[in-house]
Amino acid sequence: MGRNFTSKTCNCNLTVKNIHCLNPDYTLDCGQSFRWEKTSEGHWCAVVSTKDGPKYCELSFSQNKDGTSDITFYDCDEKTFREIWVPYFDLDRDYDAILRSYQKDKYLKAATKEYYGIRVTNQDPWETLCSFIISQNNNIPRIKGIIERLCENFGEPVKTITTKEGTKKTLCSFPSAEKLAKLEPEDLAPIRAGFRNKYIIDAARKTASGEIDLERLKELPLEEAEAELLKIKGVGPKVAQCVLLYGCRQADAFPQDIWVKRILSELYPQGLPPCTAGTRGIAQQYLFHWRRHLDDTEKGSKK
DNA sequence: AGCCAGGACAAGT
DNA sequence: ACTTGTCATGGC
Repeated sequence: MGRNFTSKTCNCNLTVKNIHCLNPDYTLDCGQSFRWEKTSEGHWCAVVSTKDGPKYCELSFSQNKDGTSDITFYDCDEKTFREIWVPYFDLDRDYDAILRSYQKDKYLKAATKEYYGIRVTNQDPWETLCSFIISQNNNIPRIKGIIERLCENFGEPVKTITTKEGTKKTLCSFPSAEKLAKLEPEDLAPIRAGFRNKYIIDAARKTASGEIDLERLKELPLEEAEAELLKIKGVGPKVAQCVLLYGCRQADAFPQDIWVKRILSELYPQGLPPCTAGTRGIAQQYLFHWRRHLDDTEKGSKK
């Protein structure tokens, strides 16, 4: 089957001005998605799984004095922005109002001040499920490597870019559950995911067969949706909550990884404050990023 | 060199 | 119902 690398005629860019509370540098590098990277020009880019299939996205941004951002989407029309990137970046949600309600809590106040502009993205549920299965007992740089090899080995080439390091690289689509469902765990050896290989295959099979309907999880109450995900081998509470938060638009899902557990025991022994009710996942994202970088600055100051 | 990582599972209390 | 050892791999 031939692949069409010659791309379209129209090459128009779309700049959207005065977007509230969206800083791509934070949002695309805060441990919720693993495929965004910077090009040689300093633009963020990725192949994103969308309702219309894999889509290459490239963007750059500038900050205004009032804290809003102007974001340029390259080779993007208004319809694509409205139908794909508005939901992906959750731009219909009033983040300023949510963050305002967090200000009565001193730690959330600090976290949202330092990292204003983090948004929780709405990603493809299958890619999210697979990605967070890979994330277990693993570190972020290696998670990214495994997912990249998964796409290179079993996805389709979409776009060739020049990386930050100046080398060419072809970005590939995320392989479908149907495709992976036909494989055996040993077939995943090239991606070097270790013991997670069998989990990935089980998730692919249960998803492809319809035994688990990921789309339906968007409509279910959190507990029921989690119970569905727990049927998959290698999916426990933490991974399930990540899938619900980042892949199923459940803003109140609350993944507790090692960092969030540290935050809870150190700062919130009684649990998250009431002002986070309904958006605990968003609060979690700020606290996670904040706490994870706390250690970095301490190391830096120790010199 | 050794500890740890956006955990889950199985076996043991 | 809680605790502990194990699981592949490699980043730092």
